[in-house]
Amino acid sequence: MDNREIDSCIEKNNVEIKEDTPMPKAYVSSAVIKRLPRYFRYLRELIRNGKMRISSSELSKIMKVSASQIRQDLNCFGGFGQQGYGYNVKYLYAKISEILGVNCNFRAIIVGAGNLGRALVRNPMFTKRGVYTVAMFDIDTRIVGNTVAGVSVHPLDELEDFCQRNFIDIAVLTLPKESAQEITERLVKAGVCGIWNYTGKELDIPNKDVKIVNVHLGDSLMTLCYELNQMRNSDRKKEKSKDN
Amino acid sequence: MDNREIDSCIEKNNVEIKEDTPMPKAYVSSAVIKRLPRYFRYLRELIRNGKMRISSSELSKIMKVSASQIRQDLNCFGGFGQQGYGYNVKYLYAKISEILGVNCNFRAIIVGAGNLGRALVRNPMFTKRGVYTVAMFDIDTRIVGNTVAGVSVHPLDELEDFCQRNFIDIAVLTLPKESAQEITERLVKAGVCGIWNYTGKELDIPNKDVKIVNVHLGDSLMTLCYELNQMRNSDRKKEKSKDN
DNA sequence: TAGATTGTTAATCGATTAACAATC
DNA sequence: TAGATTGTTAATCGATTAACAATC
Repeated sequence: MDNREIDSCIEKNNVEIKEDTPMPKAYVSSAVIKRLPRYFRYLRELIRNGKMRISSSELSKIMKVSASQIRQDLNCFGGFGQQGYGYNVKYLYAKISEILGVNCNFRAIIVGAGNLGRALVRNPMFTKRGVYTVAMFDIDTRIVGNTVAGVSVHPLDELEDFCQRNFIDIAVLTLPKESAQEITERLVKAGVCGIWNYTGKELDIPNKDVKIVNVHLGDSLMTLCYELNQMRNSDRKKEKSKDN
Repeated sequence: MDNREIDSCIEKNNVEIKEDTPMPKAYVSSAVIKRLPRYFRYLRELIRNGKMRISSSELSKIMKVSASQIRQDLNCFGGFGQQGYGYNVKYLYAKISEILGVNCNFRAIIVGAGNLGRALVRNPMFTKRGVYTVAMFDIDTRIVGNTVAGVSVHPLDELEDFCQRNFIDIAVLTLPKESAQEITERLVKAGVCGIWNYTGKELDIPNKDVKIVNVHLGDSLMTLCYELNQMRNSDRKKEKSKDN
C-alpha cells in the first residue's frame, strides 16, 4: 500500500465508524500525548504492510511497550477496540490522526531561512503530517525572494501582514536566539497560536492560548554525552578493580 | 564575562574543590538526566552575569521549577552546596559539566551531508558542548570532497576505516531512514558507541554498550499539532454553548 | 550565636503495571 | 457456547513536593 492510500485512511468514509465510542477524558497527561506520534507511525507501517487487525499484545511486541499501557493510552480517548477481536488498524489510525490534528490543514511559516530553516522546509515531515509550509521569512535582503523547496523567502517586515492575511497557525523559529523573543511577540499579535521553537531561547508568552514546543538539540546531544561519559567511568572502574 | 572565560570554569583549578563530596547515587533516573542540560544552560547564564552564589529557591524562581526538585536533582550526584550559603555558581557549573561529559573531548562524525547534516555541522552547539565534529560522510560522489564549516565530506566507503583510525565516539545520523540500520551496524563494528539518530528509523542494536538518542522532529511537530487541535475543539465547544 | 539554606527523610501525587470482569 | 481480548479497576512503582533536622 502506498503513502497516498495510507493517507486516505484518515478520511472518515474509508473506515467503518463505531457509533458508541465512550466519552473521552477531559484531560490527558503529556506522558500519553508524547507517545501518540509513535503509535501513529507504527500504525502507518502496519497499514502499509496490509495488516487489518491487531491486538494490544501483538502491538506491544512490535513497539516494545506493555500491552497494558497501549490499552490505557488508547482508552484516554474512548474505546477504539473490540473485546475478543482487538483493534481495526485503519480505524485506529484514523482516530489517532484525528486526535493529533493530522487533518486540520494547519498552515505554517518558517522564520529564519538559514541552514536549519532550509533543512526543515525541505523535509517531507510537514506534508506527511498535514501541515502546509506556506512561506519562509528572513531579515537578510540578499536571500529574500529566493525559493527553497517551492517555498519563497519573504522579508521580515512583512511578517505580521502575511500571517494575518494567510491565517497562519504555526511559526517555526529557526532564527538567532537574540531576536527570538521579539519575533515571538510579533507573531502572537498577528494571531499565530503555535510556536515550534528551535532557537534555544526559552520564550516568555503571557497569552495562554499560544502553545510552544521547544526543540533543544543541544540538550539532546548532552544526554548522549552523559551516557557515554557514564560508560567511560564505569569502564575505568572495572579497569581499576582488575589491576588490584 | 565572555564565552571563553565561562568555558574555563570547567577546568578544575579555577574553582575551589570541596573535598568531602558524599558518594553519588549508583543510578540516576532519566527524568533527572534530562533536566541537567537545562541547569547547565542557566548556570552558564548566571556566570555570564557575574553571579557568584545562588540558593535553590532563587534558582527555582529563575528556572520555574521547585527548589525542592533542584536540591533533589543535584543531590543525586553528591552535595554541591553549603548549608546556610547556597551553591557556588562556578563550582556547580563545573560539576554539572563534568557529569555531562563536557570536558570529555568526544569526537563525532556526521553521516549524511544533506540539508540537515549541513545545518547541524554549522551549528555552534557541538563546540559549546565540547564535542568535535571531525568529518562528514556521504554516498553522493558529487559532494564528496566538499567542505562545510571547515569539515570535509568523505566517501561513505571509508566510514569504518576512518572511525577506527580517528577514534570516533559519536555518529550523527542525518541520512535517509532506509540505510540507517545498515550504516549503524557498520558504525558499531567500527567502535562508535554513541548514535545521535535523526533518521526517524528506530534502530536495533544488540550491543548494550552503544547508546542511542533519537531526535524525532516529526513527533515533536505532532505534539504541537495536538495542542492546537485541542484548543480548536474547546473553542468550538464554547461557540456551540454560546449559540444555545 | 542566630539566620539561612542545604541534605535528606517522609508524604503526596502521578504514571505504569497487573488483574479480571465485561463482552464481542 | 468457548475463546479471545478489550476496558477498567486495583496494586505497584517511581517521581515530585513538603518538611525539618543538620550545619554552615
